[in-house]
Amino acid sequence: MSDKKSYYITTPIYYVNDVPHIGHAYTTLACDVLARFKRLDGYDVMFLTGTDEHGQKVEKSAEKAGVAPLEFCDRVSARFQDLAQAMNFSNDQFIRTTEERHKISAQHLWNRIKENGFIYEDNYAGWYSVRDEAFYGEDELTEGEGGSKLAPTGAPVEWVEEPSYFFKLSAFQDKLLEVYENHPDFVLPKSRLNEVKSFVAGGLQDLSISRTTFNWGVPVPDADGHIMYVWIDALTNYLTAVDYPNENSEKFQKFWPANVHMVGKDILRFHAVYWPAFLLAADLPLPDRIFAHGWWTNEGQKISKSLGNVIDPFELIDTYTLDSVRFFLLREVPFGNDGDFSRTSFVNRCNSDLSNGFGNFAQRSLSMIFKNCDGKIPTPGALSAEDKALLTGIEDVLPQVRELMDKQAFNKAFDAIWSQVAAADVYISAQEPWKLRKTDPARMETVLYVCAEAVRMLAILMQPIMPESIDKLLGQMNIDNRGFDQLTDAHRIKPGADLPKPEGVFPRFEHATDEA
RNA sequence: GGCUCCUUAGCUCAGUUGGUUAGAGCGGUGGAAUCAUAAUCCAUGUGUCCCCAGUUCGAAUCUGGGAGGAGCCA
Repeated sequence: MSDKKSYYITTPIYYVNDVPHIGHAYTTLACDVLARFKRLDGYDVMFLTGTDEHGQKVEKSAEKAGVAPLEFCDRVSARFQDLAQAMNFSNDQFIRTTEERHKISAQHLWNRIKENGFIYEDNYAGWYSVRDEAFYGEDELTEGEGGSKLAPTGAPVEWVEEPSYFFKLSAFQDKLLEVYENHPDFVLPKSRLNEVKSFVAGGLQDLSISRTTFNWGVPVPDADGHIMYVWIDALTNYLTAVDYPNENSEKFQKFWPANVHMVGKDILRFHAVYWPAFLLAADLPLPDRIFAHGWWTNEGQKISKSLGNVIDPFELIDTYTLDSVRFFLLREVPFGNDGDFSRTSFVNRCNSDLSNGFGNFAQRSLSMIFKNCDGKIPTPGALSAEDKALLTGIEDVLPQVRELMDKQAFNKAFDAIWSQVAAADVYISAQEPWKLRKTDPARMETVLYVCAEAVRMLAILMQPIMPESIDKLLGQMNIDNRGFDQLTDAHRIKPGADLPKPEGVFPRFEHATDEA
């Protein structure tokens, strides 16, 4: 491992009871783009995703399927690994909570918190829903058919009474509020931080963190029959992946604490309240940032299994090509907001930004070079003010994008890049190399050189979001060095380099003609 | 029920600590060009800045009230 700066980013681990859908793809995509960006920007990156495989629900699902729990997990976890493959995710690890290393890690964390006096044994009594894996207060319940009790979610609940270990969450209220106060970017977007603050300010109750009614999980150390309950097990994966409990390991030293835990807004509380409390209780440093992103609707409608409008990422890729999907998901909506997935806006966005925008600029530039410069990158003369303005405009975009990416403002970052695509189109229109061909071939070569250079730099900037397409494009241009350190005039594209007949890399999409 | 946030052009949204003619992208309309994936470029917006009242020399921007919507909590 080098002494480069480090960047550790995580997705939540996905619950194996679920089938991969657009939401999973979205969360991991955001992390993938950040991970790729940081690698290109010279960081050592640890990008982690994986599956959460414990719990009563999994145990029951396995039973229903007639297989052992682990076999069930193997099967479903594989679907998430397939998704990572299909989406071209560049995760460095895929962790599973059923791994032995994780058991060791979770138990060690437990012991450490216990030694510090934040775990105690008591009895738990209350209404519990297996389906939701959550406890409910009496006043939250509604009356169902035949007098049965139902959770607010409509799930059946049962009265549960059992011994349980508790985490002294209540002891961390002030410390947590202090964290939020001193690190205003600890939770983004800001509106989510406000929610978290008010939740914590409203008072914290101790958490039941073990169960005795099922077996599929990490056993509580020295406590027969107790299994760690949900979050303390799951969240610890972020530590496991960097070698915890071996705090002296190179990985741990380099990557902990994490820079960003990416989460969906539904699990923000666990990451922004429970997780830092666990870490504080174990004397471990806190991550820099929890980012809670929004949800997608489908053609304006809330997505739900019962409505049958779940968006299948595999199908999407099939229909629209991978990089278009990647691009749309992060370009269309301010990250953090909810967004609507509509076929019309998808086609509009991809056609105008990719096919008509960057794709067309690249194609017209390279094509003119191919036809008019012997299939080689031309040799430029002295650069005019316009030439320089375009190139420095693109160079200047990197620091802007860097800053925006550090705030997970994907949509603004791409905005900044695409404003330079527009500048490039304005440039070529003004320079009119197709006229220069007859009037001033030398100047034409300079203009086309500048265009090729613009394509090179823009493409390098776009790698994180569309790795496959850009790889093809840069491949056509024979550009081998693709890091962000190449975005200076010291690394201009080489005159005389071969340029084969260019092929467009961004397909144009047709609007669906009619609703079915 | 409590708390927080939102409501700006046809659509999606920007609008910094209140200050001159309120912006962008997309779409629409007109024109130019023809190298390019019929792509591109130029021009083009008389918007009740949700409503009402107030503070101020001056408010989309602050205060109060109201309407509609969202989120978190109970």
